[in-house]
Amino acid sequence: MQLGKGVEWTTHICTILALVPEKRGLSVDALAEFFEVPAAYLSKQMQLLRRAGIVQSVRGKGGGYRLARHVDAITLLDIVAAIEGPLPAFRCTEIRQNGPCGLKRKDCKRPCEIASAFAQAEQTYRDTLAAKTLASIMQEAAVNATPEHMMDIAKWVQGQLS
Amino acid sequence: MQLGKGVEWTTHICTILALVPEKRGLSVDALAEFFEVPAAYLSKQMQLLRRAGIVQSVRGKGGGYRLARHVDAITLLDIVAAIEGPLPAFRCTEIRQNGPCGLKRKDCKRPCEIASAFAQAEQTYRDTLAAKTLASIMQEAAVNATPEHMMDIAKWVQGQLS
DNA sequence: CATATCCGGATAAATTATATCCGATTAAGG
DNA sequence: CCTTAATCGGATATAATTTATCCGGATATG
Repeated sequence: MQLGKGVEWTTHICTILALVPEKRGLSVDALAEFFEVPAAYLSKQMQLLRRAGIVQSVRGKGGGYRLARHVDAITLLDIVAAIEGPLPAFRCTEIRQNGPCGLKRKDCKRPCEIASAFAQAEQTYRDTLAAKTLASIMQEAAVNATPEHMMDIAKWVQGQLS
Repeated sequence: MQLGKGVEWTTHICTILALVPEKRGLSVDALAEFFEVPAAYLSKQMQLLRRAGIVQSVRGKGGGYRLARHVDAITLLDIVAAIEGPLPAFRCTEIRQNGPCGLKRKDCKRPCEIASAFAQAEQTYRDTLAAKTLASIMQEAAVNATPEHMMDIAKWVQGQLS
């Protein structure tokens, strides 16, 4: 059970995009360089974020990506759902309907107890991620980081704005 | 982010193995037939359960698998860990150390705030699964199932014991 | 000794994750 | 109007993982 790399990449990237001024954007190439990840593949992940309404894209010269919502309104769950999709990790294939003692379809109105248990566990997982906003992550990071490092990042962002 | 089919299969199978009398076992072929899953592959999953100490195997004629512990002492987390392995779903590749503003190794003693947030969410997931024992699952199932269906299963198990 | 069963390794097929490329589109600026 | 820079979307390729099969070896039964 593994999350794709895109989740890690785009979460970090959102914390950088949060530093971009209104009406400006950062290009995929710039972001890929910042984290040393493959630009072409990152582009795909950013498109997923855009379709989920987490970031906005601006085409053409001087364009790029920026956050579509305030950092308070973006949670880790939003990002995971955008990149990984809405499917649950546990896939119930209804094997209780198989074999010599298989149940009939009509006797399966209630969800399988095993599937329910996993669904419940995944719900607690999602709840925890939903409680973590980009704002809260950045606040934690700001507390732990050195002022020099934060200034380095701010300067780099400024330098990328064409 | 998907769990393997083996998790679903082996969890259901454990609920069946719980009905097997002391010193007896059910063969992989019988279990595979019961749920209509591929026997050869199921055999691999059962070996994972055995290495995790969840089931015992008995070789030779009349052998098979049975639970190694009481149903109160087997949790869904035990099964997931056995089949999927102990790796966390979120893989932190430390991309904060990459690129023009990358941190030095020595400045990375604290875990990355993003990785921490995901680790925390996964912990709630595991905690929930750890609270679900095989006993509790079977009790729920017994409440919801018809007496006829439970008897069908009990009879099938009896019929398999050589 | 014949049979049934798990064990472990090798291998293959199917699916998913990762990654690249390119033509189309869009916008900025000379 | 033209060039440049940038995303978009589709097609494609590669790598990794999951799913699945097979077989020789070990082991226990009767």
